[in-house]
Amino acid sequence: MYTHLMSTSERLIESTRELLWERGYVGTSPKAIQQHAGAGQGSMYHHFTGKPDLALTAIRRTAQEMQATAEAALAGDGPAYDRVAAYLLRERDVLRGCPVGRLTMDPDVIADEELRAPVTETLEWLRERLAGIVQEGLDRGEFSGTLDAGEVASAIVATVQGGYVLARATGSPAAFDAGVRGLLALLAPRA
Amino acid sequence: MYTHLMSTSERLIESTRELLWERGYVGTSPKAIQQHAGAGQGSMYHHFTGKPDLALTAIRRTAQEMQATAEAALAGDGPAYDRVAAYLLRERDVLRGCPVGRLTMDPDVIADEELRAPVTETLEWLRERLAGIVQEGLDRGEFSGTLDAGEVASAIVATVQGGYVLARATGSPAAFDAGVRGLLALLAPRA
DNA sequence: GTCTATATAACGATAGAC
DNA sequence: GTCTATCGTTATATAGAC
Repeated sequence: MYTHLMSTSERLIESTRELLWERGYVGTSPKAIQQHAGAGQGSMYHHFTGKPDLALTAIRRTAQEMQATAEAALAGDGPAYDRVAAYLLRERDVLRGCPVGRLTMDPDVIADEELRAPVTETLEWLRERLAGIVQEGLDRGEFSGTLDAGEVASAIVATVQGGYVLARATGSPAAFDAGVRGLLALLAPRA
Repeated sequence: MYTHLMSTSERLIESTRELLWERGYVGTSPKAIQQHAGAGQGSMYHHFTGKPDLALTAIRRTAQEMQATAEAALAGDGPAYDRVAAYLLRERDVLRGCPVGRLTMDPDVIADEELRAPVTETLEWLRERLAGIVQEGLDRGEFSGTLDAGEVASAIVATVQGGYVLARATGSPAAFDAGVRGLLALLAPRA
């Protein structure tokens, strides 16, 4: 699946990231990872102590990447609504779901404190980042009504995570888009 | 796990429902189901052709139950906001997640048209049910601004589904509640 | 670092006795 | 209807040669 421009270790990590995204932790076997990476058993157990170790490395990298992607959309100094909209409307591989959020449905990930930590931290970071932006908007009087920045931020993150669920349920990204448009309409300053 | 007030077949179905909720389709083995139900291999394969057959029965029942639970909260003829709020604020086993929504992250469920159908239908039914209620509210002038009922309904369902993700990520129902309150605040008619 | 061989258990199912 | 036996495959490694 990967060219040999990547080291074996690197190919194992990237393969694990893809398989975790597609099939989750429980559904991803060491054998599948090795085949995807074009590596033998020996290689995998040389570079990593086992499946949990490799998964942890993969999950941490995916969490970092998600944070960076979100930050890229959220950065800037425009109106809060615009920054939130930029985040919500950014291009996504909707039908694949969120590579971090999907791990919350994986019992073995949730049960393992180490595997779960990057998931918790990433979603918490996102929620707080959005809360800060919404609070800025509130301070500037950009929104109507009395809103709690943390609660609105939670609703934003939840809409995205739930949008993936709806999209995968219907087999179409349209459901994700509809949810996002609904939330943005509610968030928009109204007459 | 179950008393013998239930038939073996019934115990197998209920056990499957619980395990699917907790561990998903990929993470639920026939053996685990049999042990949970206090039934032997023979019994399971006598009553069902295999894991997919049993899972289909379990998923259909769970989908029906979810629909009934949602309908109970949505029924009535009060203001649309109140009915939506009743649905959003109803008691939930938040940390367990949604027994239907979680199946969208199960690759084997999504890949199988039969297993996936109840999931699709339930979430679509819910979205449409909510859209009808929101539309009623719009028709009666209960909401401010120009809103699309279907989009708002999508945002509502997404907030719930995503709320479960946030709750499981943080290990606390608080994140779910925050998202719900955020959405309700946005939905509330404002000055 | 990578390979092959080997090991224990679980997975998902079938066969046939009772 | 339920039980035990058996089956071929996969999961998750470990051992040791190269």
